Amino acid sequence: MNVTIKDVARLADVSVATVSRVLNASAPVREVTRARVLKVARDLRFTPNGAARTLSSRHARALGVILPDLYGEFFSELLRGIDLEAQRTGHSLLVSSSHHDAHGVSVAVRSMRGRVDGLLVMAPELSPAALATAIPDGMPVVILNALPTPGASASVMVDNLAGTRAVVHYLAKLGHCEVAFICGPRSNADAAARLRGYRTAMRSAGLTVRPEFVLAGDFTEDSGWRAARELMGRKGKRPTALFAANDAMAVGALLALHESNVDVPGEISVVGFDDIPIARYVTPALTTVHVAIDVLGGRAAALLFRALADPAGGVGTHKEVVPAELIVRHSCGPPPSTKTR
Amino acid sequence: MNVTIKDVARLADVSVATVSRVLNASAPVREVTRARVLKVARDLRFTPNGAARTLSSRHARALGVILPDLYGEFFSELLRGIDLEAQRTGHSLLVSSSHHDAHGVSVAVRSMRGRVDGLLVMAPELSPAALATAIPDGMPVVILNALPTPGASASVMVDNLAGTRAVVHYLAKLGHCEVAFICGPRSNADAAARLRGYRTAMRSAGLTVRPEFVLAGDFTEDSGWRAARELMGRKGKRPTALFAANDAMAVGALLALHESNVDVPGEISVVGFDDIPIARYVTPALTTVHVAIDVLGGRAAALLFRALADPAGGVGTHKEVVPAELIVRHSCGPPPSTKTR
DNA sequence: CGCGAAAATGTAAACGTTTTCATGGACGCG
DNA sequence: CGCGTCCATGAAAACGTTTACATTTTCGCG
Repeated sequence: MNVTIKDVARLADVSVATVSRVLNASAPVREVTRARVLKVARDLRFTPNGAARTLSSRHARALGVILPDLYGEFFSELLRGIDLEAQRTGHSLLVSSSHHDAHGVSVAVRSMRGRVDGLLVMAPELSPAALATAIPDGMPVVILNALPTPGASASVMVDNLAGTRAVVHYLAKLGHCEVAFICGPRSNADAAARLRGYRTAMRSAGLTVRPEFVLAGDFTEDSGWRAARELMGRKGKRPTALFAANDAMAVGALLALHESNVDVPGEISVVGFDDIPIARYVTPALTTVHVAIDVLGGRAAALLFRALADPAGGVGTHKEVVPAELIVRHSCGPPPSTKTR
Repeated sequence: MNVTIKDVARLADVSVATVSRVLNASAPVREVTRARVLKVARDLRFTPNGAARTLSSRHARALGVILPDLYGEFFSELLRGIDLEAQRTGHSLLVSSSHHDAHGVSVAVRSMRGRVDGLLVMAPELSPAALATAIPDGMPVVILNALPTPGASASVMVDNLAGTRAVVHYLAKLGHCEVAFICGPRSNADAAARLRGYRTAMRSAGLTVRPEFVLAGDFTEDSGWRAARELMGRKGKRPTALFAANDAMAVGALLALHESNVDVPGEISVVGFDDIPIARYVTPALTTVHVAIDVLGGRAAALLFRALADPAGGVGTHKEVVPAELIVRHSCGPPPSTKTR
């Protein structure tokens, strides 16, 4: 059996209460006693049992993080941002991923009850209603990148509209009229918002959205590659610019274009979304929309801490939007002039 | 207050023991009782308290993961592999990162006591001795990518030697004599092994390693960029190939070379190590050493489960090596012939 | 119909902390 | 010197489960 607080108490010749007080500095203890307890604890290499502590004190100093996936730089950045913020206040992270459906999320959430103080949930494929049924009653929850959800204490999302608008207007200003778009997964909230933003911005820029220029994708490099590949294989008219709903797909598209000997940005301009670390290292460096993904995670964690500190504070869910800003690199240029062909 | 097992017991008119048995299927219960309990539990939206469960049953169904960092695709892949394996057996992950020194690791480990069943520790910058003092007595621990550590039940590491050897021999076969190397962080075990592997392989290929061709780096894209930049800025002799100790640095170097208008692989060949997902999407696609990082994580988790199932089984730490295999893409070619200059 | 075994259920003791409440002692003050 | 306060400490009750053990019920069989 492992060494417990009782062992420390016995050897230091005090009660367990005193040991607890010394270890948590929760009440004054005579200096001489304190020193004695500390010495015994160190000698015994005593480490308090987290479960017991949580059970008794009713807080876990841990945050639950529920993610749909863990693949790619987006999630690693997000997690990093959350972790950074959590660590500042001495919290750990209980991570659970690959939850795409309501049931999976529900199971994950249930497994965390009693182990975490609050929840950070990213479930872009779930409807607010479905999400609402999955989250437990008493626990503070912050929703990431999804529509405001009943029952959640806060939500934080990326300003997808502003980001897409910036991209389309930038392309329009360069002279592009035919801007193709690679969508994210159907049913993903971010993907939907970006598609909507694209359409709206196109219209407001006086450009027409051709249905054949709206391509399917699923946020993976491979789907971006396939979309670009298909576009290049077509007979008819080609777009002069290609806007991918995230960077991973833009990177895939870049590869496909390179393989097809299509010059970027000479023949076609490419834009992504997210600004993952690798974006600046592809050739040509990817023009994209910068989203501080780590900040997004950090803000979400901070909001959760606020909800934790002030239980039942601020009825109605607080909503926060993190900005999305165009970063111009080298993957865009003016459209090839028709004359010179 | 949240609903507890007692509430369920009272409403279903049974003892808490029966409720527990129904919920865990730990003992036979009459079907009619079972149904009644289940119904009440569902109606009340009862979720067992994890801390209490852990405390009482002495297992947490969770694994602790200690990482030095969370930046970049390496860690996200590793975590993904671990998570996948953990999920298969219904375990959660308690993640804690940014622990570079012994003290940090020690604190992280302590905070996990009583919350996890075992530990997965990656601390490539710590000496085995330092690591040994940080890990707790009774708990199974698997060490990732570090020298075998006393006290650990197992360790799994990448076959850095085989990987580096394959690269150097491949380059030698292409005709390269002047192969530069970008190191990883001093004090990182993987980095050290790769540097050693490079030196050994060079010698065994009959090539000489020039001190001025061994460049400092720290595994970040930026350090790779700087190293390549510096190399190109120099007066004297230039290497015909550049071997980076990881992909992130290789990617950075690629960018620097591109910016300096140095043709890859025409003028210089570039090789990386790790085969992170992005490696195939840079231009030119990066020739590198494939390490199934997710598999590495998965194997580590599997070893931990084995140690968990069979406590004190197999004295002496089990050691496993995951293979590293050369992947030829497009960033290498024969050295530029001196004549044509 | 009664007996005994087996199956179902209940009781209560862990599990290792924190925390409330009680207690004893030191000390300042009149 | 006596009284009240405050400080340090201890005893014991939570916290919400699981589980060992005890008890009751069921049921087959003679």
